[in-house]
Amino acid sequence: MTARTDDHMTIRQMCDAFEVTPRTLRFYEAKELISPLREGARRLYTRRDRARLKLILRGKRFGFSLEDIRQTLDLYDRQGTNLPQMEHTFALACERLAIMEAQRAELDEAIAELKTELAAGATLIAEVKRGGTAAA
Amino acid sequence: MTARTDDHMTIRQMCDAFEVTPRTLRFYEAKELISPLREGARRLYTRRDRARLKLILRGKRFGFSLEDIRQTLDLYDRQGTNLPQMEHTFALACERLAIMEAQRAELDEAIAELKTELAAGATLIAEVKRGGTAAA
DNA sequence: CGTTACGCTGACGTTAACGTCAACCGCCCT
DNA sequence: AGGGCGGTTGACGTTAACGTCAGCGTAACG
Repeated sequence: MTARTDDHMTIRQMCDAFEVTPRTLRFYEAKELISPLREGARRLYTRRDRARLKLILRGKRFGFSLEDIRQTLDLYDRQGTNLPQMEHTFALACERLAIMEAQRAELDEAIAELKTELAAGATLIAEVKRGGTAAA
Repeated sequence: MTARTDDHMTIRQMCDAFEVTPRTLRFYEAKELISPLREGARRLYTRRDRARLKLILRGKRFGFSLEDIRQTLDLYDRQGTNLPQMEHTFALACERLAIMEAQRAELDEAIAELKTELAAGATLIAEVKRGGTAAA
């Protein structure tokens, strides 16, 4: 029974939970995307690490690079007492939002096109099935 | 005046139109994503090539690999008189549609989260600006 | 008729994002 | 004491998606 002591998870528990390899987690750590605690040499992943990893994997699915993702991760856990820093972060987030909304618009368009194509395909298949190989 | 003879475009015209490099176009050709005509040795890109390139670039923005894209490009220009082939293509398109709709759902979620985060950030910035460094 | 510009074909280099492998450590079990 | 498991650190390999460079052809320009 691989229990989850307190709030921390081992690397293997993380791998099972997120379907990634240990190598991937260590790689992300090397790239400073996550920064788990240490119990001796072992890594211990906290709630924060899990939240970040979730965002990382999501970002990847949207086609962002790890570097892109790294820069936007800070948007989600502000530690800022620093005003100019906060404003910069805010501006960055706005840009990011604009990008994602544009992406959404394009995605909708692509989906619509594909649906059209699908409908045409279905019709065509039905015709072929009914009329054999004969074309009008 | 780089005219566009008939319907064909040179590689440079393509590059200017789509903001890609010649290398990229030749690379896509090597990967059999596009197949321009030849005038001697020179490549001539047709309307079909342009349509495909548009889909390719769009696919990339959604995070698909070129190989993924290559397989789905055939969905858009069917030449099928072959029924089993058509049905296979159809099935593939359905899967693709499901993936894209899932992606849209996730994108919507991500956008919502980011907006929440943005609102919180805006509030925080406003407070800091009003109250100085003092926290409640 | 030289040369400048565009295009073509290899061939090798590069970057991101990991995979793989070796060697090592600490812990638990028998 | 030995063995296995889980974890760690390098170090090198790999794949995708191009970039870059050399060498060649040819069409147009002055």
